[in-house]
Amino acid sequence: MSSTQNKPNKNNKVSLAQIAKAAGVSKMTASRVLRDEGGFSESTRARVMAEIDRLGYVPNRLATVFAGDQRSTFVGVSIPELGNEIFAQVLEGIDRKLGAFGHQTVLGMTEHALEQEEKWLETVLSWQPAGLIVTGRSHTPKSIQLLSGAGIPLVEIWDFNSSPLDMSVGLNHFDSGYSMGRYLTGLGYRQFGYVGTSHDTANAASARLAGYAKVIGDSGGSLKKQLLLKDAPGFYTGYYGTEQLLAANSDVEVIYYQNDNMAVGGLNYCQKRGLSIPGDIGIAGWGDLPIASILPYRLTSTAVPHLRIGMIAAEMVLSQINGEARRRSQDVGFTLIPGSTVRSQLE
Amino acid sequence: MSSTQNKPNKNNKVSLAQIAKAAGVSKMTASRVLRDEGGFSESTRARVMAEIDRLGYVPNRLATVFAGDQRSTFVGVSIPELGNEIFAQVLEGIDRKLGAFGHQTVLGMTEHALEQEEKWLETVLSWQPAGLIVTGRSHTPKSIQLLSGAGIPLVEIWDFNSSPLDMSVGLNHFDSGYSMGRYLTGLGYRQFGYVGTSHDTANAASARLAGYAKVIGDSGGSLKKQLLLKDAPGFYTGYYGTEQLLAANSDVEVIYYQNDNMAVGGLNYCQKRGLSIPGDIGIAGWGDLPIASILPYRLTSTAVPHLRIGMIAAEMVLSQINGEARRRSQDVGFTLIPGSTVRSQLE
DNA sequence: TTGAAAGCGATACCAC
DNA sequence: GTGGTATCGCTTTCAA
Repeated sequence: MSSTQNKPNKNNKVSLAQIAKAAGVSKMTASRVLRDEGGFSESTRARVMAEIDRLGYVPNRLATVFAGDQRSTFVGVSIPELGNEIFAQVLEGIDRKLGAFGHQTVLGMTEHALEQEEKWLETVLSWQPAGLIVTGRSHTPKSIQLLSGAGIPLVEIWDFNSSPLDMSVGLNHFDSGYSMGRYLTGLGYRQFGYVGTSHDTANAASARLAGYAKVIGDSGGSLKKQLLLKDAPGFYTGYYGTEQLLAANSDVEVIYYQNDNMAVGGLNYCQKRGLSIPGDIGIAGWGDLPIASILPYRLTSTAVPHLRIGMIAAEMVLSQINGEARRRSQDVGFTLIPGSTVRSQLE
Repeated sequence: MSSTQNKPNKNNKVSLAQIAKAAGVSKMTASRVLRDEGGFSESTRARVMAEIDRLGYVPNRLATVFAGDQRSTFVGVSIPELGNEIFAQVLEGIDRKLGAFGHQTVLGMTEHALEQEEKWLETVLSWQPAGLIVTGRSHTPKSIQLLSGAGIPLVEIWDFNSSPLDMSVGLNHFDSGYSMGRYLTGLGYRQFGYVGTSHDTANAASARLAGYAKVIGDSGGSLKKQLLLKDAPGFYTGYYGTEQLLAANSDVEVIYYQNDNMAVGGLNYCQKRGLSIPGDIGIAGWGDLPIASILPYRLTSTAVPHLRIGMIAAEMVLSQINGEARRRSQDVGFTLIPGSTVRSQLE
């Protein structure tokens, strides 16, 4: 039984060959019609299209990619977690842009574990993706090897990286923590606290903490306590983290949080305790998250273009796929928001 | 040039044939070692593995699937939006479970548009996914045709559906809106408001609104205003939606929101305006979202197991793939949370 | 405008 | 234990 057969394949799925047979043309002609490649008559086209409709043909893109030795239209995207709305937004930015250009996001949740990233990478690469977007700049040696050898567009996001493996878009988290620390020391604060969550690996949040700690040390202040909770960085974690921190360090004057949601949790804890803000204690968050827009006061924070990071990353991958010139690395920066949850002037 | 060649392919990627050649065995033997299938000596195994490592071989799963005429390990997952943390959590539940069993999530954001779902479906099906999880129970005719003909496990989530196309897990949103409405009418409320967001299509939120409206009508109350904003259902939308609603309907006694985040936005607007809660106005949300855990009072709401819906959906797909018995449809239910942002007794 | 044949990278099947 | 050969569904290439 040779080329132009009409028996169904093992999956009982309609194949191009069956379409061709039914339309009375060769596989090649049917293939040309399908790709609208030209080189066929209108009547042929009509016949083939009719059969496609009638038989409910769904092309097997696996075979297409395979035959052409091309890449798929997949783009692998790894992010640490979805529960964290910051990353959900970054992902939304990526998928919106990718989807608009006919690409599909293959998701990889690493849960902040480099080994999980490595495992995911191996799998996703075996599907011949057209590009890769990964969160963070640190990877296992094996991951780096895979990433470098893949020969496809790669963007490392979130942490800005001036010498990326391929491309990068993000911001300097150390600087962002440093700038908040400097702002707060400038207001006369001396006794500092930090509440965040801990993960196995060096990550962006710990870079912010490092910058914060650095400027505090340099200016003669004291970072009384850095609390790293083993929990998701959300409202409630901020709430009970603040409770813990204040229970043991009642002299802390201001607390910096891993993000705004945790800060709002802390804020509410303080209010419940009857502490005045910023009179008794200062509160600073990070990320300028949606919740900040409805508080009765402006939360001291750092604004970051989450969605934009995702969109830019997707654009970088897409333009690289299309062989256009691209920017290797882009720093989207950050904006410190003074707010009213810390002192407004030097005391 | 026959079977055991060693020239690199067009993508400059290492193939099994090259590994085999380098190790001095046939492709088949190399393939067996790779799959740890048995039927080779330890020394052969060692030689092949060494070459795999040395050459940095990454298998081409496209070819594997193709050759075996199997399905891929992809599972297509469509959700309306990621910015909405409810769906982000559902997706997290799905991907965690799927990832643990060696499957990959191929994302599809439909932005609440049925046509976008249809377009995505066509694409994702061409990649021979092992299963499909889609949000919602309404689809275009073409989508239904594709879904029915796909011959792979399919779960419709979010809206519980007693006669799904294949399988379903979710809850009855109409009932959930009805139960809240009944609770509120039972407390003596008569003038009702609703604040949500609008989307083109019939969706779960509008089913809740319908249930709410139904019970209000039946009990002789009045749904003064149902405000459907063209915006994402977040904190700020709830805030300004409440402002709009109250400006035109000052006699409304209680407002039901599309979700807790919007309710908290409304709550903050009321507080800013100096309205007492629940004295001057009652507030009810939906979803029991994280923010509710840190408020100084319990938000009246409806608790729903978001993450669990995702996990169950993934489990349904997985067990179906593995040919195990499965449940066709599962109603995860909901729990009304009385809270303290509405009257506590009949007035 | 059309078609026949070769081949993409792996696996199934059968022979040795 | 090991290897040859056919094959998956499609595109590339070349010829008509």
